[in-house]
Amino acid sequence: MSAKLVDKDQKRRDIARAAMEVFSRGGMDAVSMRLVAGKAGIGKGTIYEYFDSKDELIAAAILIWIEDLIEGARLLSQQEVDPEKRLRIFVGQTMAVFTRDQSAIQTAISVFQVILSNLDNNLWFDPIQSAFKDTWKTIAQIIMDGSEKGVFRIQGREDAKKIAINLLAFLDGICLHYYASGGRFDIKEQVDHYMKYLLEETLK
Amino acid sequence: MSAKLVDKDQKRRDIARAAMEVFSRGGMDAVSMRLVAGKAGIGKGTIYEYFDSKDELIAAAILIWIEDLIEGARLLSQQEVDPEKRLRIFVGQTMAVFTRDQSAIQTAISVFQVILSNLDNNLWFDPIQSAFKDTWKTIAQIIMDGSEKGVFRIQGREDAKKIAINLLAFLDGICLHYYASGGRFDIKEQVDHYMKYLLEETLK
Amino acid sequence: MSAKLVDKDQKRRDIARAAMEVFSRGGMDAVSMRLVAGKAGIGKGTIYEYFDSKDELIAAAILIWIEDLIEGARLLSQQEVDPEKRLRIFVGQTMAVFTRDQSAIQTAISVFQVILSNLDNNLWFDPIQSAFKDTWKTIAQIIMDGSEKGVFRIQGREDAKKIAINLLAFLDGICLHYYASGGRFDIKEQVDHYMKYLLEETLK
Amino acid sequence: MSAKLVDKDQKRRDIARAAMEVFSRGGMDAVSMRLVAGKAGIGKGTIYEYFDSKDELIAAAILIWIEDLIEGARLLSQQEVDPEKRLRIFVGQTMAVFTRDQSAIQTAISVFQVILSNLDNNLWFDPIQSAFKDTWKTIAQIIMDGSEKGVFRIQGREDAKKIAINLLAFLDGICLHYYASGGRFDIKEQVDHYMKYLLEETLK
DNA sequence: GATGAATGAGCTTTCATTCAT
DNA sequence: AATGAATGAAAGCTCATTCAT
Repeated sequence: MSAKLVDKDQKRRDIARAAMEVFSRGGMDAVSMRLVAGKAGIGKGTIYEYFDSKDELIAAAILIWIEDLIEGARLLSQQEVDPEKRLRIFVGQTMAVFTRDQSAIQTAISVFQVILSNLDNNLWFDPIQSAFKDTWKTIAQIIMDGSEKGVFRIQGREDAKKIAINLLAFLDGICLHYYASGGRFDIKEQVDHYMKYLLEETLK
Repeated sequence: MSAKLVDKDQKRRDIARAAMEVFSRGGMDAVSMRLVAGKAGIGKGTIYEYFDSKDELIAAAILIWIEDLIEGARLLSQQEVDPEKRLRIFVGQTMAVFTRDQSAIQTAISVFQVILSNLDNNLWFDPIQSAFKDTWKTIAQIIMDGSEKGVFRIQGREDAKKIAINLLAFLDGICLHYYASGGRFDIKEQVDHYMKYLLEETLK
Repeated sequence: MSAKLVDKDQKRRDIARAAMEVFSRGGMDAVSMRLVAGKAGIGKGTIYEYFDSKDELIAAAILIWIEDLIEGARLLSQQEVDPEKRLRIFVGQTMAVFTRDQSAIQTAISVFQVILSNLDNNLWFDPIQSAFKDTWKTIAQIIMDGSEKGVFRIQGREDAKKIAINLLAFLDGICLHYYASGGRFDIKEQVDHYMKYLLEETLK
Repeated sequence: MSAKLVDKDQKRRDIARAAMEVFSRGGMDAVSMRLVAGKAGIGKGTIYEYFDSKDELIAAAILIWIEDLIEGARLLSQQEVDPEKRLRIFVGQTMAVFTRDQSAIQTAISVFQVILSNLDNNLWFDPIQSAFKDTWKTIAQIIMDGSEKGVFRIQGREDAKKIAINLLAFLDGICLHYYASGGRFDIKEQVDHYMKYLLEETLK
C-alpha cells in the first residue's frame, strides 16, 4: 500500500469526522458542504475529490462513527476481568457519553433516522448490521464469561444475547426519553433501577 | 354568515396528518410543502391558509400525532380491569403499532429528532412534556392499581413511576434497534423476555 | 341615471381612495388586494366586482387622486381676486399638503413613477395629460389676470405658461429634495427665495 | 493564491449596474433577481456571491449610481474656469443625461421613491445625505467663485446655497413634469427661461 | 352583489454540484 | 490535487385572481 493511498484514506476519515460534527447539530440536512469544508479546513470542491456526493459522505461519516463506537466498546471490555464490573463500566461509559452533552444523543438519533430512511441502501446495510451484531456480541460475551465463571446465572447463549440486546435497546431508549422529556426524571436512577434488577434478579 | 362553509379545524387536522405521512419518510426536512400539498390533495398555497409557516405545520402535526397516541393509550387502559392484562395489552398494542409498518417507528424517530433539535422551542415544549407525563402516569397508574389489589409488589409510587418510564424507554429502544439492525432478532421474544422478568421478578 | 349606477360609481371611488392610502405607504407593489380590501372594509373578491385587475385599480386610483388635486386647485384660485395673493395661496396650500405629512410626497412620487413606467398605457395617458394642462392653465390664468390688471409684467400668454410650468416643477422638485435629503434645509426659505425673485424680478 | 482570479469589486459594480437598468423600468419591486441575472448575463445564484440579499443589492446599486453622478459633476466643474459657463455646462449636461433617454428620469424617480420609503434605513441614509450635500456644494461653489470674481451678485454664502438647491430641485422637477406630461412642452425653453432669470435677474 | 377559500405563478434565497484554473 | 466561482434546481412563501356559495 503506497503512502498516497494511506493519505487519501486518512483524509477521507478527517472529512467524514468533520461532517459528523456538523451532522450532530441538526441531522442530515444541517450538513452543508460549505460547513463541512470549513470544519475540515479545506475547500468546498475538495470534498468531491474524496466523496462522490453528499449522500456518500453522510454514509461514510456514519460508518466511521459506528466503527469508532465499536472500537470503543471493544477496548472497554478488555480493560477489566470481572464480568459484573465490565458490564457496569460499559453501561457507565455509555451513559457518560450520552449525558456529557446532548449532541451525542442527537447524533445517535440522526444516525438512526438516516438508517431507517435508507434501509434499502445496500451501501451501508452490511456494515451497520455488523456493527449491531458486534456490539451485541461484545455484551453477550461478557455475560457468557460471567456465566462460565459462575458469577451470572443464565440459560444458554441465546439468553445472553437476549439480555445484551435488551440492555442496549434500553440504554438508547432511556437516553432518548430523558432528553425528549426535557430531563424530567433522574436518568441515573432509572439506569440503576434497570441494572439492579438485571444483576440481582435476572442474572442471579 | 360565510360564503363558503369549511370546517377549518378539520382541514387543519387533515393537512397535519398528510404532513405526518411525509414526515415519517425522512424527518423534518423531507417535508416539502409541495409534497404535503400533494398528499393532502390541495394546492401549495392552501396550506398557508391553515398554517403560518412550515414550522407551525410541523409543530401542529407532531402535537396532533401525540394527541392521537395519548388518546389511544387512554382508551386502551380503560378496556380491562386486571392490571397484568392491561399492561400486556398496552405493550401488545404498542408493538402492534410499531411492527405493523415501519413508518410508525420512522415517524417516532423523526419526532424525537425534531424535538431534540428544538428543545428550546416553547411552541411545543409544554405539550410534549405533558404527553410524556401522561403516558408515564397511565402506565404507573396500572402498576399502582396492581399494587393496591395485591397483584404487584412495588415499593411505593416512585417505584411504579420508575418501572413505567423504563418500560416505555425499552419499548422505543427495542423497536429502534429492531429496524436499525434490519430485523436481525425476534422482537417479540425480546419483549417477552423483558416482560417475563418485569412481571415475574420485579413486580412479584 | 339609476340609483344603482351612482352607488357603483361611489363605491369605485371609495375603493380607489382606500387603494391610494395604501399606495402612499410604499408605491405600487405595497398595494396588496388584501390590504385595500381591509382599508375599504370589504371582502377581497368584492374589489373585482368594481375593477378588472389590480392594474386597473391603481390606474383608477391615480386618476381619482389627480381629479381631486385639480378640483382642489380650481377651488383655491376662485377664492381670491388679487392675482399675487392667489399665487401665494396656491403655493402655500401646495406646500401645506406636502409638508403636513411625508406620505403626500410619497404618493406623488409613486404616482409619477407609475406614470413614467406606463407612458404607453393609453388608459391614463389622456387624463394625465389633461390634468397637467389644467394645472398649468390654472396658474397661467392667474398670471394672465395679473398681467391684464397691470399687476404682473409678462411677455404674452406663452410667457405666462412657461412661468406656470416652471413654478409647478420647482414645487415638486423642492419637496422631493427636501425629503430625500432628510430635511437638511429649510424648505420654506427655499420657496420664499423662489417666490421673491419670481414676484419681484420676473413678474415686475 | 486563488484558483480563479476574479475582480470581485468590478463584478459587484457590473451586477449593480445591471440591477439599476432593471430598476429604472419600474422601481424596487420590478427588480427580480431573475431579471438582474439575465441583464448581467450570469446565473441567479451568482448574484448572491456578491450581495447578501436583494436589499443590499438595491442599496449598493443606488449608491454606485449616485457616486457616478457625483463624479460626473465633479469632473464637469473642473473643466472650465468661467463661473457662468460652468453653470451652463452643468445644467446642459444634466439635461443631456435626462433627455438622452427616458430611463434616466425613471431611474432618478425610482431612486427617490426607494429613498423616501426607506428614510430610516441607515444602510444608505448617510451616503445619500452626503451625495446631496456634495452636489449642493459643487453648485454653490461655482456661484461663490462667480461672486468672488465679481461676475455674480449674491448676498453671502447662504444665498449661494439656496440658489444651488433651488436650481437642482428645479432641474429634477422640470424633467419629471416633462416626461409625466408626455412631453407637452419644450423642456429646453423652460430651462432657458429659468436660467435667463437666474443669470440676468438673480445673479446680476 | 358579496365573499373568502383555493390556487399556481413567481418571488427571494440556499446549496449540492461542476469545472476552469 | 485543490480550489472557489458559477449555477440552476428546488426550497418556503406571497399574492393577484378565480369561483362556488
